[in-house]
Amino acid sequence: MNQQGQPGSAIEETLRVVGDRWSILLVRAGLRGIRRFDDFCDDLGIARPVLTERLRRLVKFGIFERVKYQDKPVRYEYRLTEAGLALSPALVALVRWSEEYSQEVSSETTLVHAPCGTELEQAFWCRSCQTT
Amino acid sequence: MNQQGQPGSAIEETLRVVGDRWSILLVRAGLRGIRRFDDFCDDLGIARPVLTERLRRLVKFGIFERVKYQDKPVRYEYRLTEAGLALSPALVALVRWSEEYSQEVSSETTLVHAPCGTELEQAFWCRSCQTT
DNA sequence: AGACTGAGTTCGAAATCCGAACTCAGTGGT
DNA sequence: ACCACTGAGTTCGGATTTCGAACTCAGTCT
Repeated sequence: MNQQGQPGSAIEETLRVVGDRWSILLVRAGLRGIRRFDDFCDDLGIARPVLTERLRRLVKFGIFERVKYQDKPVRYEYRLTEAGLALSPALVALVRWSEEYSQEVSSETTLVHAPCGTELEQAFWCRSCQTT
Repeated sequence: MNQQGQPGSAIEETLRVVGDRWSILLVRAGLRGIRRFDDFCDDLGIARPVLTERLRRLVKFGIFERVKYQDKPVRYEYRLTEAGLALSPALVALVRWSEEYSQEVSSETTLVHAPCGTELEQAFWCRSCQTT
């Protein structure tokens, strides 16, 4: 127990939520459209018990929400909340950094729209209105 | 060791360097002017053996540099490199986020499409094709 | 000499993480 | 009815990481 220093100075506060090896990767997966337990699992190679615990925590802190998407066998999926989406500037900053300073790698990671080749951006999409 | 998924997509790359509970806090301490071993220790409340290991790693990845600042008894301190300083935009983004969203558990976080009231879902949107 | 500094290292105990196998409800095929 | 399969977890024992506290080592100060 060591929070003697200051009273959770903003970043400490944030990192207490999102500062472990997986949470940011989970948010990123969420931004890429991943929502289901097994998909997070496969995509990140995270151990199942850890994924369970991590998602629960992120839900508790309002970054993901657990949504029932089917009734027959009850099934839930995890969606980013507004707060979760709001982490993307930080992710972008990290990507920028790695592109500029991280030795090695850099493999093209931009998403591209297959039919036309344009770089994809993210937006909200309302299915019922068919608009953003 | 599990990096089966993809070949270190930018963020994974970055998080492999900076994605643990302490590294970002160390960078922040560095930005606040802290340079000496014991000061990092006191400021963050990090355990000494972990601090040793973490600083060594951050030096290896070019984020800090270990600089001799005295000869009599040889003493070293740790300074942020250019690459280390370049992480500050990411830190700022995290601070912004925590200022806006961090306070305690969420409450209502579902996004709704104002015009029609339907819950919004996330999708990729290609501006040039006007499709998902 | 004896106390003190600063940057570490060594130690065993405690918390986390891991992969693999298991559960549980419901579905679909034969 | 029987069996395989899905998806979201849980349970296990073992491996890894983290912890705090105490120790080291070179050199300085009084």
